Amino acid sequence: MERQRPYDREKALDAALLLFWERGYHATSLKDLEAALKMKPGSIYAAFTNKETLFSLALKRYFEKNYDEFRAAMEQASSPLGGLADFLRSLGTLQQDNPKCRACMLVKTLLNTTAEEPAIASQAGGYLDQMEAEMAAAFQKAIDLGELPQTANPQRLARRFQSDLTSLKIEAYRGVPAADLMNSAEELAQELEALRQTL
Amino acid sequence: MERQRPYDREKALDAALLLFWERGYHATSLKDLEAALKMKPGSIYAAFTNKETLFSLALKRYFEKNYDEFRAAMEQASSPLGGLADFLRSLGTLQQDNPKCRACMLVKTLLNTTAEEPAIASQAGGYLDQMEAEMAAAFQKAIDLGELPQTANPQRLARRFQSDLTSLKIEAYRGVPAADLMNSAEELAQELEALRQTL
DNA sequence: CTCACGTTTGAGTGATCGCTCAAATATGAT
DNA sequence: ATCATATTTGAGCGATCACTCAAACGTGAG
Repeated sequence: MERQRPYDREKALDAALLLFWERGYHATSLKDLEAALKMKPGSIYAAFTNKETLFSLALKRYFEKNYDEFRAAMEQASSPLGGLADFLRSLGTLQQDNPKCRACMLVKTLLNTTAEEPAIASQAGGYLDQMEAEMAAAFQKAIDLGELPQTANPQRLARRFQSDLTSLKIEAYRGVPAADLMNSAEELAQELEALRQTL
Repeated sequence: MERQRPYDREKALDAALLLFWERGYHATSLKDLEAALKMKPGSIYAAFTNKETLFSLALKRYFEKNYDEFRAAMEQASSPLGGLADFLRSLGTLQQDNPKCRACMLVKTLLNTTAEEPAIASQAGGYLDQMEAEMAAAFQKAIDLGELPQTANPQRLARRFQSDLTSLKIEAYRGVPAADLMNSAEELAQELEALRQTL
């Protein structure tokens, strides 16, 4: 009998992430995970304690990737408001290339685990809060730079922004035509830029 | 041994609806359903064929209730735009009374069943489309009555409206304070009414 | 009352669930 | 080479899953 070489923790977590993202917590079985991670049950439990912990780690990884991606997009943007608008626009195109990357795993998890795994749900909720805080910070930056009026409410704008992201991802998830998705994204981006204060 | 009197199909479906709504398709077991419907497994299968069919019927029931509720709200409103705005406002209050009525079952189902039960997911998607069409009709009415400019796009407005509803329901689901929820709803309602065309 | 019919019953089906652990195997120090 | 240690292996655990069906039971016609 062959023996698998020691597992690569990052690769294993990425595989778990993809599977959990697509199928959700309850619909993903250990059998599925064994195949995806190319690990036997014993190894999985030695490495990740149990299914719930593995999911929790995968969710954390998902959050960190999204968080970093957002921060990177904001940093390389020419202006905060432009960066936020472009971030919306990017969701209009990215979808069809990667059929697996659909719908926000945080929202999906939140809706799927509240009743039975409250710990996971509150973890997802916490990550959503952190994303929102980061978005609010970007809006605050836009205000400080004079792109938005001083009276603008960054928290409120951030909440709306995240809700727009969620809606776009759900549209993509439902498989709307690529052109429609791009229109929706462009429309939201323009609404955002319309708030720009002419100095 | 006692024998249960013949089941009441509507009550049974309502009980199934509540349970499926709260826990989702995969996390709801036949044991749970037996308890909630007060029916033994044999009766459940005689009446509803199998778990998936039962879920499908419950989902249909959910949709019809929401659809009817929306139509009723529009009919008794003094104006289409005002009715739409008040519908948003109503989500700001209704939540804490009924702790079970949280998050849209259609969205929840869509996100939870795409990978494994595509038939159910597309059923949910179809219902979402029907809701959106009904909302677009309300916006069209507002245009026809001169509340909104002729150039307004009812489909676009409907999509935004539904996305706002979804966001509010998710906020409620996450358990934000009642006052915050009401603020969010009021804010969205006012944004909508700000579109009103002064004749 | 009697009995045929249709519904309800609930123990039990095989399959699959998350998970365990003693045995097998690789690795590193000597 | 040899052995101590660390890791992987995979058959199999009890529990639970969705689901079945022969027997028990209520109901209504005669």
